Order: sequence, then structure tokens, then C-alpha cells
Amino acid sequence: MLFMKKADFRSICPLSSSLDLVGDKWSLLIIRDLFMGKTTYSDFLSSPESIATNVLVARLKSLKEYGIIDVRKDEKRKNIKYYFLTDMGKDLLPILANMALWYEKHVHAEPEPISKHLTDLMMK
Amino acid sequence: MLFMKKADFRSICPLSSSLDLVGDKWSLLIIRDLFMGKTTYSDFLSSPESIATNVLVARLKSLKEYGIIDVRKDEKRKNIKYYFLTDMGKDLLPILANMALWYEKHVHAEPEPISKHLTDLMMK
DNA sequence: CTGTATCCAGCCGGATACTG
DNA sequence: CAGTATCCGGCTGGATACAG
Repeated sequence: MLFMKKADFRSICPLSSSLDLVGDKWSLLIIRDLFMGKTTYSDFLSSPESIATNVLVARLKSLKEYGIIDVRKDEKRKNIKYYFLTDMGKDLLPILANMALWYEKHVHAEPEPISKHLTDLMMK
Repeated sequence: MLFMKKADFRSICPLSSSLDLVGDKWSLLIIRDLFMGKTTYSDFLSSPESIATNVLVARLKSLKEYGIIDVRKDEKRKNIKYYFLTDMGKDLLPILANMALWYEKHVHAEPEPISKHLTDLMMK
């Protein structure tokens, strides 16, 4: 697995273990993008953090391996794939929303559309 | 700042920004330890993930800079410091608890004491 | 355009030695 | 024991070229 530093080592701690899966900035930003309605390779590349293509490919691969996202062929544009969150991935919403809210509460008070969007998603 | 890759760059996205502060495995594990009642240098070293001492020092420093933890001299044992969460740090509890619960729900069903502890803390 | 691969500078972190 | 510092191998990720 991609983020496992020591071979086969996994802490007993469920928090530490979850960090091995999603404790990576780029992975969480891709997941954010998916919550924001992005679905394609170019969608992810267009995000303001400008992820490198090799990083994007690597993260998409590991997220799929972990069962957090899945991939399907687009019925209309046959040559491209679209990526979407599995139920496992969707359950990360409270974590992302809370992180955004935490930042706005303690660092920068001006609420940005994204945190509102994530919070709204979480409410319904 | 420690995790700022590009000089002075900070995304507009509050999630991305919060990841610059706490989107690091070691930082979150130290914060977990603090929620679990650990307070000292040796406490952190004794955790099962065996953080390296240079990493521990670096993380304690940046967490203090960010205002997530603070340090005080122990009144009884004058020669050591103890570390504790600020209100800003305490507000990270739902994030940690949710990550632990997420892992137990989707990867490993056996609940460990830590997730129960974090959840209990969150409830009261 | 979607997606992959390669190069390589720089950072991360494990090991270890050191100070008070 | 608390806390710091240095060495250095390996990984991360930016740039870029490439394939379909």
C-alpha cells in the first residue's frame, strides 16, 4: 500500500490506521473535489492547488484500492472515465466539513462557499 | 511555516488551508495523545507509532506556533514541561473521533478503546 | 484531451549521538 | 530522563515529455 511506511505495520489505533488511508493532503483534496461535483481527470487538475499529474494518478490509484472511490466509463464520452465516491468515501464528509469549519472558526473567519457546501451536504 | 510548500501560498479553500496546519500524520497523533491524557515528551515517545525525536520536536514547535497546543512548566517537577491543547486544539476532537469511527466502520469493525474514549469525550 | 512515465532536487524522518 | 542536533537514505512531488 502506498502510505504504509513500514512493511505490514499497522498500529492498533484506528485513528492512526485511518491516517494511513486518508492522512494525506492530496487524497483529501481529491475527495473534496468529488464532493464538490468534480468527476474527471481534468476536473481535478483544474483545482487551485494544482496537483501534479503523477501525484494525481498515484492518489486515484490508491484511493481506488482502498475502496474510497470507484471508476466508471462515461456513457456519453466513451473515451474518458469518471470517478465517484463509494459509500465508504461519502462517509468522510463530516471529517472534511469539520476541518473546513475548524479553520474558519480559528484562523480565518470569512466563510468560503466550499465549507457552506460541505456543511449543507452533511445536513441533508 | 513548516508545512507550507510554496512560500506564502495558501489556497482560498479552508479545507486545504487546515490541511496545511493539521494535515500531517504525526501532528494528529500527538493531538490524539493529548486527548488521551498524555502531556509530556516521554509520553509522546511511548506511543506505539514510535515517533522519531527530531520529528516530535519539530511537530511540537509548529503546533505551538499555530496555537493548537501550549506549553507550561510543571509546578511539581520543575525541570520538565507539559503540553496541553488550547481551545483551538480541543476543537479538533470531532475530526479525530470521526476518523477513528470511520475506520472502524469501513475497515476494521472491532472497536478499540481509543475511539470509544474520543467519542465519549466528544459527547460530554 | 485523458492518462502515464521518467528525471531529479529537496524534504522527511529513522537512527544516533549529544547536552543539561 | 527531557530535549536538541546531525547525518543521510529514501520518498515526495514539480516539471516535463510521452502515448493513445
